[in-house]
Amino acid sequence: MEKQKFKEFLLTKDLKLTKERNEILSEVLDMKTHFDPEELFIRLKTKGSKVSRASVYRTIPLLIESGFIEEVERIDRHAHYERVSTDKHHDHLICTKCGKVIEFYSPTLEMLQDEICQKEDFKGIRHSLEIFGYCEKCKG
Amino acid sequence: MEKQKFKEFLLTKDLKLTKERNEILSEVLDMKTHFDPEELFIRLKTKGSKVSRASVYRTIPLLIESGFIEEVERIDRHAHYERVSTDKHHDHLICTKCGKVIEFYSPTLEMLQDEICQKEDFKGIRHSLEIFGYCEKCKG
DNA sequence: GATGCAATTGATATTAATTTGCAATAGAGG
DNA sequence: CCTCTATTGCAAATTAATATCAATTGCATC
Repeated sequence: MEKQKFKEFLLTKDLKLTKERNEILSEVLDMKTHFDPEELFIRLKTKGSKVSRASVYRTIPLLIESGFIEEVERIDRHAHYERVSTDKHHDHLICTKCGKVIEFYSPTLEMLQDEICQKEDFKGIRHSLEIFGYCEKCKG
Repeated sequence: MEKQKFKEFLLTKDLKLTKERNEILSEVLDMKTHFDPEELFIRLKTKGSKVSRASVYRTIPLLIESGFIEEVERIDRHAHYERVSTDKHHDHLICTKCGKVIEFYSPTLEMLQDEICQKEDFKGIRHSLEIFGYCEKCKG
């Protein structure tokens, strides 16, 4: 289970799965779309949690390092994260007019990563492709 | 010539090619690698320019809009830009250990953008692919 | 070259996101 | 229960970037 995975990760770093970190993880696991730290904090608050903003900010790097979330973009001076999908990696189409984000998966791209890395003598771990342009509504 | 291109762009927006904007453009054209606003500001300073940080920040969006530079990444909470190469678009391999950035160009990827956009009913303008991993020195 | 006026500038204050210092608290192991 | 760190919340600090504003400049027109 996810909780266990996080706990184990924390142990390897001599850290503890505290109530706060636990609450933050739960909330993140619930998150269906992209989110930013403030949003996460507000959600926790409204659910009655007492975690501080500082703890949210402090926990995010841990969640990234343990593979639960990743930073997907920077909009308007603040970071956005998303739950790393358990099933499949995906990339993003971003509408520069309305801000809409469309997710897509391309097997060709996945293969391409390996190909490029081999040519450049690089050990690729992950990638992020963002295609900017206009969505169906905005491309008018 | 580049200067002229920028001047024309500015004219379309009722803006002027001032000494400051001119100096900033020159410096940017000289830039061989990635840079951030502070770096750009320091370089201008050391060359005796009197431009203010504010002007640097104010000019960057103009240089982006006129196609001279583009934002390539966010490292450590601040934006990095690079000169848009006159010849060819490229993407990046980023070593997460030492920070080295390798540029590459993949025609397959360029075609892939069109393919993906068509499928998703999106009008793609540009893209940015970052592959994270370890460079030849760090992959040990 | 002087004049008028909007665009531009530098200096400084401001904002917003994120980080950090610190005293108080809480868990794990004895 | 006791000790020892890790952890927390709060508030202050930091940082990149933006906005304010009075003074200046560029340029078209006289």
